[in-house]
Amino acid sequence: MGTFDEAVYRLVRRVPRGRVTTYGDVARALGRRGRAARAVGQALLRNSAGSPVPCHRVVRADGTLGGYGGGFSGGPRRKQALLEGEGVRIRDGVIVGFGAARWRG
DNA sequence: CCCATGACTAATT
DNA sequence: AAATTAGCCATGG
Repeated sequence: MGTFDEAVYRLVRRVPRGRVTTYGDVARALGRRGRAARAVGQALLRNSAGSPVPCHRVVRADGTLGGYGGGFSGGPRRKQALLEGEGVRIRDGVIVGFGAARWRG
């Protein structure tokens, strides 16, 4: 524990199905780091594809999907498929009604 | 300890 | 409004 990565995983695991959060929000929820959005991305990158962490629910602040895996897990395309499967509507790579779908803890 | 990297963000131009 | 620049943070070599 105590590792930045684990803190990120724990928080992301709380995101309900059909909802999304942003890298920046996660960073902020962790507290003082504030703008550690990048580090959050790194943490998720290190995370394994089979982890209980729904990394696909973490998107960019502007509503775009952002990345997913390294092109190995199917890339952003896979991310979109997973989100749509949860009821999140996406159009042109941008989440429709992003503000509403955004999860707040 | 310094440098480089990356699933980011906000501010400028 | 789209494209660029600069800032920020954890991790690994």
